[in-house]
Amino acid sequence: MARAASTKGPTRIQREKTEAILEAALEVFATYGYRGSTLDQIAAKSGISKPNILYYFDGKETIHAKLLARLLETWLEPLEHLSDAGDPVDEICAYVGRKLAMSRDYPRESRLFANEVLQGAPRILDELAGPLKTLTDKKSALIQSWINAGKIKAIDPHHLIFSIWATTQHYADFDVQVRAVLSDKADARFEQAAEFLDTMYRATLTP
Amino acid sequence: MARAASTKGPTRIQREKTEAILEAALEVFATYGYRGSTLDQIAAKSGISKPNILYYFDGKETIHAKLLARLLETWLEPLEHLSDAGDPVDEICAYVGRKLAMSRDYPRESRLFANEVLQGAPRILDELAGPLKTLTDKKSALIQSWINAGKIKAIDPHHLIFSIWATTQHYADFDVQVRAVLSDKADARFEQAAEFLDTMYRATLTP
DNA sequence: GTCTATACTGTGATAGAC
DNA sequence: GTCTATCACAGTATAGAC
Repeated sequence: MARAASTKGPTRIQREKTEAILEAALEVFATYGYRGSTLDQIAAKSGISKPNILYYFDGKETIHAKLLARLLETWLEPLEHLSDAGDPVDEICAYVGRKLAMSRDYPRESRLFANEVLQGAPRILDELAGPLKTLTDKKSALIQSWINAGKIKAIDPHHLIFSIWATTQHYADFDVQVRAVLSDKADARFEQAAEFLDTMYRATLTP
Repeated sequence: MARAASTKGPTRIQREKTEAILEAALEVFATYGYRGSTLDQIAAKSGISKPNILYYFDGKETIHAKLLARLLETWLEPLEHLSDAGDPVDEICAYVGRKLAMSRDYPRESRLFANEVLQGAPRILDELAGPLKTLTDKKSALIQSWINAGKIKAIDPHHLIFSIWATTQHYADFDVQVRAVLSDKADARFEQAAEFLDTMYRATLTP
């Protein structure tokens, strides 16, 4: 691994190059998936030569793993913030808003994740069956408690969460299709989506 | 192209081999995307040698194009059936049901489409901006007329359609994740989804 | 019509000069 | 630490025997 001989850790140049490689790799992996991506593409996009990339990372697999690890750190955060502090309907709608904002601000991360899951999640299946399932079960229990208290309508909590993931990530993963269909009105797609989703989930949840 | 010298069209063997190739290719392309797939994988899965595959198809690109063409034929059918014959809410919920059934019965086709759009739809962008946009606009107008007549609640028709695509295709495209999260209850996922989606869209649409 | 053998290109990775 | 040159292999595709 790249590491200065001193005890001071990576130099500024090292950090910058590592960042440039990961930035370019995110773009490429998000577009072509793991197998469809090449080091040549990452080299071209980052402006760093192929051998130099392999000086900073052990190989293609390592770069991809690093990106996935980073992604998973932040991916579950919006759901973790779902709490019983405020009004249940508002809480869930706020979660929808946070998730939609992530699709708007981090579309490449969303597509990287989509590619991975679409291909059978070979590298993150443990994360899905472990941490993701645990968190989802916990939040489903919270939603169920709201149902039992009569604060929201009776729906299946797990499938409610699936539908939120699906509708919000759709605007990142299928962006090309959304823009093709909306054409001249495409610029306002996230504002329109925010309003539509808020309406739909309020109608679905308000008792 | 493979074609018998006679005027009788493809022989039985030719049809069978062509079908076997397309069947295997669908599996492979749906899993790895276009660039991530190889003729070796298709050859291994179909039991037909690589040169023999290239006797029946001009190349990798041609096989993929054939699969996409087939897909697009049937993909829009459920939406085309949306008509103003019955009760608007029932009509839309029936459409949701048809779309969910397609995710259950043709998950590979759904993933093939998802891979293509995720990668920027380089080979079907014209289809999206043309026929798909035309159909979507037409059905959005129908939905808008229901809104104007006070038969359903006022929501954005285009984004309603997006949400239906997202929620239903999610059960094909993110199947691994859905099963990982539901674990022991995963077998009933489509029945649960059908009920949840019916509840959600009735709540969203019923005035 | 189908197979074996092979040409040619792209890809991940390494060696060694600087 | 970074580059040029290059390797070994896998990928698509073709030629030609049968």
